[in-house]
Amino acid sequence: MIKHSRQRDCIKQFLLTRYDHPTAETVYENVKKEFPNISLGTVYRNLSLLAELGEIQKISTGVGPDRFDGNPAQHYHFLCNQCGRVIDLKMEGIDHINIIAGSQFDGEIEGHITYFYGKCNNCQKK
Amino acid sequence: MIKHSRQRDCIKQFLLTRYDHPTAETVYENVKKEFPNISLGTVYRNLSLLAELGEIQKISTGVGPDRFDGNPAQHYHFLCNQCGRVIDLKMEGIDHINIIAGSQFDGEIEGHITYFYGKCNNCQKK
DNA sequence: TTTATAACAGTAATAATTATCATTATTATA
DNA sequence: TATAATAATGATAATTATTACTGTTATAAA
Repeated sequence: MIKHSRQRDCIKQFLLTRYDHPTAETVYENVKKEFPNISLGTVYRNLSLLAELGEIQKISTGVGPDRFDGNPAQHYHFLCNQCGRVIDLKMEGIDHINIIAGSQFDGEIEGHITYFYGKCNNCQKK
Repeated sequence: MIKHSRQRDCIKQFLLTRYDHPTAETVYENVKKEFPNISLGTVYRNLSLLAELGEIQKISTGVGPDRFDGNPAQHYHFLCNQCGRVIDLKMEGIDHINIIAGSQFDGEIEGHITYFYGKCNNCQKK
């Protein structure tokens, strides 16, 4: 049975104000403003729980620590190789790739994880 | 300037015999048979170097440690949510998703990382 | 209210990986 | 072929990111 927690509310609320996909550490720094005694473990625990519940998304790029997205709806991300920024992409769905992948595969394909990489607008200018 | 090393040869050679995408730890255990004194750091260093040189691939799924693939050619992987196995997929390329992603994006999309997940043949049976 | 327990803060432990450094192996050069 | 320069090594320490433990507190049910 899952009990309500003010810390968890605050973590989720914070994520809804951010579009830069903060790390657990960043969430911790910010939630501290409202809960000065909150511990990093609590942040990790709640981020994992919220992700499990499907209320937020965990993004593991393999570069640096995991990042979190307050928007639980399926969408894609772009990772800038230069500045490391993670940016939401506005694009049509590509679930058809599951069919392509499944056509010569014996198991069951339930979904895919995809992120795009390259140089973001900002880094391109420089 | 890059110097030849027998340890690096052995690591690369080992990866060419395996199709299960071993972890650095597994590479270490096996290369030890030929180089009993090799250290885990040497394995990590060479795996990173080989991946940079494009001779092997590093696979970061976000679940457990990184895995390595002796086949440097672009192809896709399936991750079984049940047993954790990483399996090579035989499928046509899907580079067209880069175009889809780029159509409403300002930066430059150089590529994508994609892996599929679900249940493998073996786990489905059980 | 009282009670049961999920969640907490604080802290220790773990897992995976990277860095440091004195020694050794490799390669270029005399 | 001997010597010199330095990349790579083995051993180990350090770091990063995350999870686990534990006694206390907050939440919600009885």
